[in-house]
Amino acid sequence: MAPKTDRRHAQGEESRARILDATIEIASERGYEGTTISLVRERSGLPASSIYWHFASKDELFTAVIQRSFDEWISSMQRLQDTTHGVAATMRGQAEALLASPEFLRLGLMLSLERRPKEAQAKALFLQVRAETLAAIERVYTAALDASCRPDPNLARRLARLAMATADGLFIASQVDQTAEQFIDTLDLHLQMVEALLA
Amino acid sequence: MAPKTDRRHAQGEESRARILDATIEIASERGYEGTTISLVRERSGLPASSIYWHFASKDELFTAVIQRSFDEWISSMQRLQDTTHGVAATMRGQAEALLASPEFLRLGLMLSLERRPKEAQAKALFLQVRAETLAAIERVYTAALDASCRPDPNLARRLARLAMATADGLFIASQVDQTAEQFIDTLDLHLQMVEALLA
DNA sequence: TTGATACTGGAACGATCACTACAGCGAACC
DNA sequence: GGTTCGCTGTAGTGATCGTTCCAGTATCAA
Repeated sequence: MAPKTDRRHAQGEESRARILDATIEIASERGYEGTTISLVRERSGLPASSIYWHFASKDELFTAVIQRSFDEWISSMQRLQDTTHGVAATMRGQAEALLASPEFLRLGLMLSLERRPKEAQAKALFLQVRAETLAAIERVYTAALDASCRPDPNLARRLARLAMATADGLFIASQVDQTAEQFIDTLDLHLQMVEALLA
Repeated sequence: MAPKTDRRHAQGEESRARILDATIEIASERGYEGTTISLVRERSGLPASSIYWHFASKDELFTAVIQRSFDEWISSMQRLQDTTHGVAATMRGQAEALLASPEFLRLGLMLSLERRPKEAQAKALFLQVRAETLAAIERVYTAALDASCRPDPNLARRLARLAMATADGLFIASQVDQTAEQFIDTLDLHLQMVEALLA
């Protein structure tokens, strides 16, 4: 770690952050190909040479963007898991966090839908955070099913898949309609149905 | 309508179809910006001038692609609605149709997630087919709720939103994992929960 | 046969793409 | 005070983008 008293390093870190901020904003609006270095240069206010000083290529820039969001997401998920609320409250909390800064999931879903041979790193990184999220949801349901009866050994996994798919779909709808309200309302309907199933 | 005996027109129609086929294939893999005229030229085997003879611009080409898939989707939806099966069977049939030719939803969801000011026509067309689909699902649920009790006047709409979001999310998961199996299996879990709610 | 119509082929157009070479600058170290 | 280091600013590179131009070819009506 560079010393924080060094103004050169501090300046560099701030520039790096500004480039990443600009990139994820543009990328969540326009996708991989639609994100040009020229646009990043405009929005970050830094010249192309600075972008290429911090990141070797456009691919590496995208990977760094996903990596940063990845770290933030993981820590926010751990924060929510530490405080043991109910299943529904946890899900609702995650949903609100998603809507508060939607750029990550937005970009991630776009990368997921694309099938281009390139940008394998960034996409793989996003798919990893998805896999970990799915496992975490499954653990929550496994614990909840232990408390009640447990008829189907695969039920927790199936419920986790359903929950993630529902969240993804509702997220897309919320981004299209620009309303967070229906996301929460419809998610509640899903959670209500899950509770009915568990009982 | 041009006479079908005219070989010139027949040739033109076939070229047009080949261009549209190539475009939706590439677009569902790479998105709007990732779809280049050069790629369409390669995959369709027709020169750029032919593409521009049939379509005035790239935007118009995309609009035509969505329009054609739109028409196919609408007719397939009407076909499924004419034969009055149960709700679950209808949903399952739609899901299988979706997986059989996933390019349309794939491209549509990508356009939905993008927020670029351009390509407004193509995106608007896709959002229209989504709105009509949502309305159709709502009608199905309204009819089903009439048969049983009806506690909440908005329940049919909420159920329709949940169903479409679930289908979207499961579709994305199926495209990522390359498995149609889990799509159907998890959709069944959703349908089972809906049936439990209605009873 | 003639002339119009419906395309196709190839060679460009200017603009923009990702990316780079390199000089210049202020701060930090000796 | 001179040198090094971290980063910025300018001005490009060749490649590829969407698009156009126009001559050429095949098929039609007359």
